[in-house]
Amino acid sequence: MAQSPLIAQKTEFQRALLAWYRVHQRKLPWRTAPSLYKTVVSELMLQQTQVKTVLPYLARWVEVFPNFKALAAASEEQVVKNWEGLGYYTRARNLHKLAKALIALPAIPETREAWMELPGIGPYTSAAITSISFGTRAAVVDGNVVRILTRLTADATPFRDSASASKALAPLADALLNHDEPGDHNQAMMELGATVCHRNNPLCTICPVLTLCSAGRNGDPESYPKLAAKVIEQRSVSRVWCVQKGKLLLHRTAGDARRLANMHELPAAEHLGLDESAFAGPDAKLIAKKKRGITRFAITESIYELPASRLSKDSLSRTGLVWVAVAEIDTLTLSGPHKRWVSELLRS
DNA sequence: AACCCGGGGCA
DNA sequence: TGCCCAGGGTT
Repeated sequence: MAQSPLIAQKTEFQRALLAWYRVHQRKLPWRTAPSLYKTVVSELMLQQTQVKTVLPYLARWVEVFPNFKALAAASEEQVVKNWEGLGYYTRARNLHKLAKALIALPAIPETREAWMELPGIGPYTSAAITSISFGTRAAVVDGNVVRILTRLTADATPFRDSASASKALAPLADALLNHDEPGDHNQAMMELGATVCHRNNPLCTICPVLTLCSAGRNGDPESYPKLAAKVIEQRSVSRVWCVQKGKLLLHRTAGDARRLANMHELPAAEHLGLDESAFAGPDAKLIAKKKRGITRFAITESIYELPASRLSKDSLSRTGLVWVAVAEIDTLTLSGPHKRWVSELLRS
């Protein structure tokens, strides 16, 4: 890598990138009126989530929880409720824990290593927060940077996944980092990836570093990075729709569960101790068939309407089951898909 | 290193 | 429908 022509033109690259960023950066809330708090909240929200999706959540979040102290003082229920619909809810719990940890410290840490110790903060987020807020010389490597770096150098290495690509490209990202403006350099890299160096149809004609880009000059930028195709596994789940006396039966996942802790969904067959035969009878009616995807799973959820009389006392006494008045459902936290499906089924 | 997290948007 | 997105945690 030391012999990379790109490294030899490092200064030219940095200047062109930063000059472009000064002019063309989008006005985003964490840039317009920056603060450590907004930077941290936005970075956690932006993990695996696009800018456009984050914007309304961030705006509401800083209204409800204006600073670390307010966030630390909030209940976990309130914190997760305000994350409802963003997905990957562990991020919300981690942000809550982080706020509590931070206000308990004698001083706000300013090193990447110290931030790495905090919940929800890994290699990317620690570099982003410390470079932007404290000028720490740490290069970020996210999906945008992977795309830019592999195109700049026409790096045809086949990567198993984006995590291994990030790790492999970290040295190059570090070597290119502008030590005078690490925060802006990092943001400029990501901004270039988000607005010019698109995955498909990259706008090479307006790219500030086209002359330094191997793939761009070769005319095949779209062929980078070379990532292995993800293997998707099909799964299916049966859910129960049961309304009695104006109340809907829901399942609340345990607070220490690995997935969807303290969140509500329509009860799955297993939550009621039912097997597939329970849905074969004449009083079970398939009322919806829905699909959801997460990471490597494509899940089909079949929702069966079942009369309450069909459920045994033993089934209904299982832990996590709750009867919720239809009017009260909005006060609970549901997973994004179930929030939509329940509201859809209640209307019909 | 591999797997999990059970989201959401977009072409 | 397939693929990507300002990833991190666990084993």
